[in-house]
Amino acid sequence: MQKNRNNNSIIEICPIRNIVARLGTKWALLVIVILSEQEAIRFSEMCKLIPDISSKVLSETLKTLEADGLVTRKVYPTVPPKVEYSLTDIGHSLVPIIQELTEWALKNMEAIMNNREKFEKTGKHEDK
Amino acid sequence: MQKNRNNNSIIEICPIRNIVARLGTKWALLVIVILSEQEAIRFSEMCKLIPDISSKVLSETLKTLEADGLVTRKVYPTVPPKVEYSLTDIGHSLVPIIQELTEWALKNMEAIMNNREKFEKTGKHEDK
DNA sequence: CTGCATCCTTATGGATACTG
DNA sequence: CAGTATCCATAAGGATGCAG
Repeated sequence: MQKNRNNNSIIEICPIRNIVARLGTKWALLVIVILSEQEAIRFSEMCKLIPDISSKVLSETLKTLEADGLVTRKVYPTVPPKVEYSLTDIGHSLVPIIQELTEWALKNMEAIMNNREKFEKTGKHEDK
Repeated sequence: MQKNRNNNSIIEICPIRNIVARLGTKWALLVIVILSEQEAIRFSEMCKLIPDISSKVLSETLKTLEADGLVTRKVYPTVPPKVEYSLTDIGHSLVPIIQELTEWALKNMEAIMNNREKFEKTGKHEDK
């Protein structure tokens, strides 16, 4: 955290940074995309769809998205418990932008990868 | 980094994640936006425009963007040295998407902030 | 089934000082 | 001027176990 520069910092008043900081976490966008593809999905289903994620990290991701109001969490007080997640309207409104970003990524990925390789080869970037 | 799961992981084959991982760093998008607003800009100018960033982090950010081919670095072999940074075509092509993301953020920021506050207060999700 | 409690490793960012 | 070199603090992510 910054110390006592709570108003002048360009980054603090920058809304985009605030948003991207959340969406830039490792799994957030993927979770949103998965949620956008179905009405609702259970926690365990999501775990299966993303094999590499631990339940701890998944629940953290979902909780953050829920806190931001992008995701809804619905609990069915059954035994065993059943919890369904779905996108809110705000969450849905983000999907097209993610799609554009995905298209951009797909379109430019090859060039980017080539560039990275070339860049690293020239020794400009350190490798340890 | 992952260990030896270089093919099965959904996240590894996900191009979007790869991209967002870079753009999601603290200053990357801001740097791109600043670069998009001028033809070229010197390192020291950039430092002044982002008072909170250290030169180390700025140069790291720029180096990563350069490695990806989003930013060009042009060195003038003068004394003292002069280095100018500017966006490449690929870099420019990303700007509209960033703008959309910014608009989305501005539009939904209030709702998001309200939700966060409410969420933190209740400790859990809100009551309807 | 859901997901928190722990503990741990690593990546990111920052402060400061110092060169070509 | 344009960075690097260190050293350090913190946060993100992951592994495992257990509880409601």
